[in-house]
Amino acid sequence: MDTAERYRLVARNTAEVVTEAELRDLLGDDGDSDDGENVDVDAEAKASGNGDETDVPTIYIGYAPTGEMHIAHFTTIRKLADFLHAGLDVTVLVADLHAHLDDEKSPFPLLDARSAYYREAITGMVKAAGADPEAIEFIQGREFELDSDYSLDLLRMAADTTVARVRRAGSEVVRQSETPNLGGLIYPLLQSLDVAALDADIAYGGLDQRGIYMLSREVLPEHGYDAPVCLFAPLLSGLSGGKMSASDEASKVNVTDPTEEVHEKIGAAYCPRGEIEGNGVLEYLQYLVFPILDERDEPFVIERPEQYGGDVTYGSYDALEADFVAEELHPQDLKTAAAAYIDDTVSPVRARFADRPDLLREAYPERYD
RNA sequence: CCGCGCUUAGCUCAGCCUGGCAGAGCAGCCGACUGUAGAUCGGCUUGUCCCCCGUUCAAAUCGGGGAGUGCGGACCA
Repeated sequence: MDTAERYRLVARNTAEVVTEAELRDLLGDDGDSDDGENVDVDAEAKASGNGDETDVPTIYIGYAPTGEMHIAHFTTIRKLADFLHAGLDVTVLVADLHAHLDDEKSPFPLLDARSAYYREAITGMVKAAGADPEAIEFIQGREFELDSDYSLDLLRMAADTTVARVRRAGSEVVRQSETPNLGGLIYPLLQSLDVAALDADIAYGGLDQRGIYMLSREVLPEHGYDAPVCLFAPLLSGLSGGKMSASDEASKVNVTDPTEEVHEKIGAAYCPRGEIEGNGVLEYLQYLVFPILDERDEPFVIERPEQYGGDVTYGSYDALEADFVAEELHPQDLKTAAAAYIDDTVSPVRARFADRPDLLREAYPERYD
């Protein structure tokens, strides 16, 4: 696979790359070893001891195990398949300490149970996206965030970072309050240090993470580490209009929602005729359903009464969007089909938990008792 | 350790001074209109007034005790 193709895969369906040049550099002919066309030469490089520029780039994403996983998580996890196919090393951090530091969104005693649930859910999503979960390195925050070197770096960073700076950095991620806890202020520094500790070349996350990773790019070099290349996923619109809110059930589909609920939520979704802006239903298709269909080489089929034009088949999201914008495709017909495909997409993950009800029960005892 | 504030619907809060049927906005739910949703219109629901004890014919309201939460003070060897 050539550099241009790798770049296309890595950057497609993202909101922003910081910076494109740096990413090209990273993916480019590092060492000009094009002749050995297989990307897996890193095994030799590592064996030979010199972890130099022939290393395969590592990309990482962190998930704080707080509430139940939803469709927005799934879209970012779907991208991991692209990264793997582009030959990147992929690390998934289950950021348990973050989940507690952010206003104690997860109670400390539940961190392990929720981490186990996240890991299982993520594994299921990676698999559903057509990639091999075994190829991903999972790590839990506590496994390295308590190391003495890490702690020392954290304290040294705390010494030269202002409260105003970390508040600004975390404003889109950390729960805001008039009386913020120290944990939420430490959070951006912790996350910055994660990049370094995990040896990640690329930090990947939703666009809401931008503030934090911009801080990382600023502060890591001052402490002897490389600034990460950043890759941001677009934030999905809420189904009830406006921004998606994880705490508003109607604004999102959870990966374990039953079929009936998926249909109800999509049916109730904000979806103005011909309008793309803020249209969650279309976004679900663009960022999740179509990439997975592409992977399987399957089309998107809409069954429609003859009265409204009969069945239609779309081979690409762009074609569907064009019809929708032209108002050749009515929201009602779109919704019915979308709900079925979304339900299909999510069903393998849901099935996993049907086999392991204990994971959800232990992670969210108050909801599943 | 000391002082002060706050706690009322899912959320933000009013009501407390001066005791008399527990309220508003937003959210939510249901209809109408749209071949979806939204917008709009019409309608509706929502309570351990933080807890306990007391005063009173009557307590969200007054008195005492307590809890939770937040703020401030004290200290500068």
